[in-house]
Amino acid sequence: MTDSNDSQESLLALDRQVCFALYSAQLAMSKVYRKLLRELDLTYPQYLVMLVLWEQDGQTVSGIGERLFLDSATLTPLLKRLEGAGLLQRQRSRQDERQVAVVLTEQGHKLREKAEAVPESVMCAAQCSPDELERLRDDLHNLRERLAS
Amino acid sequence: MTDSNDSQESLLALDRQVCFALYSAQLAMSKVYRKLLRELDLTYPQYLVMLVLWEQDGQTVSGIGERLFLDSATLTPLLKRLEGAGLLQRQRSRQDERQVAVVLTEQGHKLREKAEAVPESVMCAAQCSPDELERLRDDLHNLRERLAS
DNA sequence: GCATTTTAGATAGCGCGCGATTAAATCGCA
DNA sequence: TGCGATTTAATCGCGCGCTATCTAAAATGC
Repeated sequence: MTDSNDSQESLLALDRQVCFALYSAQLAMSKVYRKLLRELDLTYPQYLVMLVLWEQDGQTVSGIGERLFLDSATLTPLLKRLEGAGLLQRQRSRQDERQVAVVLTEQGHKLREKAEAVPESVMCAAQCSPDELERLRDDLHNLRERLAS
Repeated sequence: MTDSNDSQESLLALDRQVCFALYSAQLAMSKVYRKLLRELDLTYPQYLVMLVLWEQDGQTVSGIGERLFLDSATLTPLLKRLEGAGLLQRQRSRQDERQVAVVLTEQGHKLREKAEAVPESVMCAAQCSPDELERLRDDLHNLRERLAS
């Protein structure tokens, strides 16, 4: 036989790894969103930024970054694309010229209405009970916290 | 008040979303791996390919892809980098010239020893009981399956 | 037996995510 | 007050992950 039998016992076995399950679930999730968000002309990370801004408009780049666990190297070009799409404006703070406030445009606010339909479509695609999903969400928050410490 | 109070009730609320929990946990996981895998000179997706090949050597590109849920557009350049690093070779099958078999080199096989230490380090970083992790893994497999269908 | 269709892999281009560096503004403190 | 340290954002380069497209080889159909 090949080495495949041993491997099923090994800690290196692909299918036993939480991390691969996490990785591939995230890719699958991302595919579902890609399809849904095409109608809003957003990528998933862009959608996340919009969620943050719909919750609280006018945040700084680093403020958004803290919320999403992303840094300016990721956010700056992403925000520029959203600005290019007319959904927001980036404006340097006059008090502290280092900071850039990100402010939704009319169009950016308006997009929220379209976005309201997204979560339900995703939950539908997930085919899970709300309870299951909430438990999973809390487990994942927990895991993220521990991994980041 | 701002719109932030409403938002906590909304389905659009960031912190209520499973998908954001999934997304950010995956990023955190990836960061942990990046640090660990630096010693092996591998990225996380490269590490996954090596896991697949350690389980069963000589698979085709699409065989690896089915295992990892990735397609040739992602794998081809990744495999070329691994080939460039001397860990494997890509060779066209003589039976079916469309297929490319991916075969580990001596060095590729050898790297497995170093990799044996990785899973334990990750579990340590996760600070979870094996039971918790197994449950989470199964939930994620489940979710992936449902999302992909 | 030859055209059609299907399959395997490669290629180009785009948008993240991040490590590393740089530039500018502000802060802290002697 | 002056000047080094810190903070904030931007920039660059690289490796995914994907869509769309392409090429070549193999399978299919009549």
